[in-house]
Amino acid sequence: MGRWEPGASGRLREAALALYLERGFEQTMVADIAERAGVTARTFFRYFGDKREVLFDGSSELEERSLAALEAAPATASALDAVSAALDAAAETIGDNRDLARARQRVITANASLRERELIKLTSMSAAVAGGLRQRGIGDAEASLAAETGIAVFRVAFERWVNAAEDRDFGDVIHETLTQLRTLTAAS
Amino acid sequence: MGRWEPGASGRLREAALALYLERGFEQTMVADIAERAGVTARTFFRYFGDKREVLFDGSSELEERSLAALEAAPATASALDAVSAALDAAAETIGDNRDLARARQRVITANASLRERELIKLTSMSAAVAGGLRQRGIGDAEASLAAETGIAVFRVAFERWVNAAEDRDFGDVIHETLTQLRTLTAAS
DNA sequence: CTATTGATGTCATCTGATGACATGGGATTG
DNA sequence: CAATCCCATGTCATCAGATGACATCAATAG
Repeated sequence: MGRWEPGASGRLREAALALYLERGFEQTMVADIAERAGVTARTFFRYFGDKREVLFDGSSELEERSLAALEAAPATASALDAVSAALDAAAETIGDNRDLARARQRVITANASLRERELIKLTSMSAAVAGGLRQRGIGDAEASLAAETGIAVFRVAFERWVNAAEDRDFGDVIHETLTQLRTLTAAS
Repeated sequence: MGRWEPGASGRLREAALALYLERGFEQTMVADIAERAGVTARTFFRYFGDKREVLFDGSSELEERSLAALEAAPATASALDAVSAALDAAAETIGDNRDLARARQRVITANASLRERELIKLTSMSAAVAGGLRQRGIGDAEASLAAETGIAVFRVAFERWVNAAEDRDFGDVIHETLTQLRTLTAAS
């Protein structure tokens, strides 16, 4: 391959997270990250579109797995049931390493522009889920509403799980949140 | 007051929206906006924190009015009812000029970084609504879930209203969406 | 051995953003 | 009326993020 140490993108990811944790996102310059990873800043931008994206690499994988679960749900499942299956898959993907999730989330929560990026990733996920629902024959309106609702549940559940004192299973927290949603909307 | 034509921030807002519509957001430089408004770029950044913020000025007013409606809701109202009242207020604030909303939305939808900014504004709104619900004695978990759900309804409803062929009342669309949500979550 | 390829470096440049300081017209005050 | 202050704005300098154009060099194919 190349003449340099392989795995540049991985090193950049690690270096970025470490530095963002040490000094904060804004206080970290791309040149610093690149230096720690043993490349130049120009190379950083070849791997990641911008300074924030380096923290959101896995999101496409998350989206793919969730979509796969959505498609695999039985045809008889309701819109919300299918969304629930997608959420389970998401939980399984993320739920393995809570420490990493927490570190990442600490960095993101501390910075507005990172929160922005996180939100748009979730929105992309929402759009994808809505598309998956439509392919299951669900109408446009119901599809987007169910997808948005699913994302809302995910957001709330993730925040609970990450900040929980005890070590809970992410999937359980999601189901609990979903149940709470049903209660909430049922009450008149 | 100053020695120059007053109303600089208003002129900057108008100039920005016009230019974003004409050439697109990224193709418009801050210096262009400033020039059209008769000030310098430095002045632009005195009024608006960044190039995107100029499109989101009214969001604080929207938040305030919605919060006021939330607080004004009867004490007996459920969490979702209170949220519904807040959404009504939001609809009333926005619903007057659909053309402006549509122009703004066209610009925002066309640009990823503007969509990011819009999302974080909605999240800020969500947090504020959750806070308002907590002040009504609703528990943390239920408050944030109800708020997030409300935002989801708002997003879906706004998108429908703005893109609708006919000229519908925004409040009506919101109620319709809310009803649909209840149906959705009720089905087992 | 030579050509090709692909990841990386180097250089130049643009734009967004921000701090420090200057300026001058209107408002205030004696 | 004149001295003075206030403050919105201008001017200047500088930095960091981002991107295009082109050079470079090791591995690998043929």
